[in-house]
Amino acid sequence: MKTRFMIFPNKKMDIEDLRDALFSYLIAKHDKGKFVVTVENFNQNVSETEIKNCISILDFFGFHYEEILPNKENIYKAYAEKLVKSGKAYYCFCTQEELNKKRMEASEKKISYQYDRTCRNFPKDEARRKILIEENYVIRQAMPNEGQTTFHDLVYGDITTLNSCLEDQILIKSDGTPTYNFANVINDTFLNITHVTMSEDLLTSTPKYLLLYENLGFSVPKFIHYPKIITKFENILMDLLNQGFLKEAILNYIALLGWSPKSTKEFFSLEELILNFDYNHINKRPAIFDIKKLKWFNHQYIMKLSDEDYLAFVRPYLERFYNVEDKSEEWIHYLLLLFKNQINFGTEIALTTHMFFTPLIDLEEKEVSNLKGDNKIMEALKIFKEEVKKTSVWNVDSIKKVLEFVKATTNATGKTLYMPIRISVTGKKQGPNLIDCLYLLGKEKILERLNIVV
RNA sequence: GGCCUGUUGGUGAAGGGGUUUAACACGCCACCCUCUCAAGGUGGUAUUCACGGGUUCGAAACCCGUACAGGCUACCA
Repeated sequence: MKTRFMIFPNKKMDIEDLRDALFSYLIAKHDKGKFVVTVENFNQNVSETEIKNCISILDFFGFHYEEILPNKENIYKAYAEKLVKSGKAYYCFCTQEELNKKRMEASEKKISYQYDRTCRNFPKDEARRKILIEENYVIRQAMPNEGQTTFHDLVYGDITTLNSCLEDQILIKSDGTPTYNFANVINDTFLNITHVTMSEDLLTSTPKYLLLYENLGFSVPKFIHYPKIITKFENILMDLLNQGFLKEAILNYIALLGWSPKSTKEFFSLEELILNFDYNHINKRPAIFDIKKLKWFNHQYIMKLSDEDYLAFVRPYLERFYNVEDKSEEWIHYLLLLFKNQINFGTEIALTTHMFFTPLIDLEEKEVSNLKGDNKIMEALKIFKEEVKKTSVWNVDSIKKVLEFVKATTNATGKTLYMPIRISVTGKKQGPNLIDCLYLLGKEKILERLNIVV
């Protein structure tokens, strides 16, 4: 068992590419087979750095692969010539202008256009003579005139196409380089790929692949087509990594886009995916990328992190937005851990911790007048303020004692005491445990903010 | 225009002729916990599988047609 993933260095790797790579990887590894990464460079020049960028993404997600760069040498033409000799391909001298014109005419008449095979029955001697005088030509595949072609796809089942619908596709372009479709067949054969995996949109091209394998005398690999992933946006993968989504969560989530496990288990590490993956359970219908579910997965993975790993993970996101130079390590850790089960992804830490860094809080006038309209509440807030002023040692225990004292002297209940304090000090009705918030805010900030209300 | 593929709830989906009054998960809603949020816990959430017909004792599952969606139809990949 051997599968291949092809990098397109001129295109940014996105979520669907990563999912395709993952599936191909899992199919091979589940069977203790080989996974090959290769680069689409047979008819264009690509820079080394672009290739490295793509490779680094695969490395980041933890794939183990064998990297093979296709041979730069043009071996493809020789195979095309071989097909010409056996009558399965032919030289074509039609110019692009001629073809475009025919295509335009057909589309105006709203009839389907396929290359009309003008050059197919061109005498071979005449063709050779034209090539000698350096006339431009391409090599086209000669499709069967009648009958039908059936191939078996491991996901989509038997697919049958009428041969009359198969176009005599170009194998070698006039500059001598191969087309993608042709190069793939040759490359995969040389790499001994047993299971050729590709996106569902190549389903209609696969009969042509099959005929090429057969006509070249190559052994035909198994075909596996993956369903598409529907997304509203582009460049999602980079965004996710930027926003602080964990690679484990991304991998886990995208594995479930187009595949479902036998059991109801839903959390999988890469190793567990290898054990459980079965291409028979790949879905045929396109999967919709749902950011809500990915957020939930990421949330779960964040909560499962050890405190140490969690701190290392979120801290850079905090520092991206706030200056923490004047804060103690203890304070920073306390703050970050307080939000461990609140954030869905890294940059969300900036939003949730905003109240600890901003000098002023936005207090709605309505809220202030609500508080001021209640004498009992104002009384409690005043006493609270006085007690905070008196406090010399600032820690969770001393804050607890202050609150207990206020509670006892004013007969305030939890709701009538905690909530007014929360609102006047954080500006929000919700947030983590109040005592922890007070501790992190510090005496000064609290008194400053209480001044607005009391 | 021709061809290929798909269609189960707001989302991912299980299920491939009868233990399906359609699993599981996200989301949503309610309640419990709780100063609030989050987390955690409990429960609710598709009279039914795009529609129409057929096969069958029996269909979400098999067959045909229609509709809708996506793809292919390049000297693009």
